[in-house]
Amino acid sequence: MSKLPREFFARPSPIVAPELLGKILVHHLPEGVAAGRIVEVEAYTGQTDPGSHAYRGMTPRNTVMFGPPGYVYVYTSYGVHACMNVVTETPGVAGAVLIRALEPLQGLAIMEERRSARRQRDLANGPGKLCRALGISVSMDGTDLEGSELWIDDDGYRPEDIAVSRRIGLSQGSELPLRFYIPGNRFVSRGRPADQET
DNA sequence: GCTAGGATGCTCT
DNA sequence: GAGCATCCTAGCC
Repeated sequence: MSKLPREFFARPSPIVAPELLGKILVHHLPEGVAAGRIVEVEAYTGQTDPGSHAYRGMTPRNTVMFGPPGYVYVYTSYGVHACMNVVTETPGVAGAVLIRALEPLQGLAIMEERRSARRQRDLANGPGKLCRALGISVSMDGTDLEGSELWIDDDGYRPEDIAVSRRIGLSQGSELPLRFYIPGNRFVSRGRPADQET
């Protein structure tokens, strides 16, 4: 197990995103450790990306996206759900990778309690669900992945294959092939619209 | 097993 | 005041 260093994230989102597949998101909680393997992500490239929160420039909400890499950008979606991103690129250049789904590995009892989900498959197969399962809230917006209770580990696992598709749930920029996932993995979210393969 | 549609409240215009 | 980087339930096959 080795924690991903800041340099890993200091690159464009479309490069970082597929390399995050197979890595492990770990959160130390008061009641124990919760962790899961990343099986689905989406890249957001900032001010040139109409689907990105940073497209129209810096606002109080998206400030973290313009900061240094290796930090966490958490926002509230549909007023209810928290969604977690990892900040990429360099300071001054906005970029982030949205974590969309995890395969639960550790702390299953913790996740089940937080989610009150009946099936393991439903614990973290969506961006709002995984934040709920791992206890990630908007109060953690701006947290450093180095030097906090939240980080991403590399245990040497490499996906056999990586699939690319359009991003899910966007009204703008949805035509871009910036969603990456591990094909065949049971914990990948289905997504709403008929999901075009590449 | 699948799909459709409503809930919900924050963010920026 | 409009627009969401979503989730859950009900209802149907």
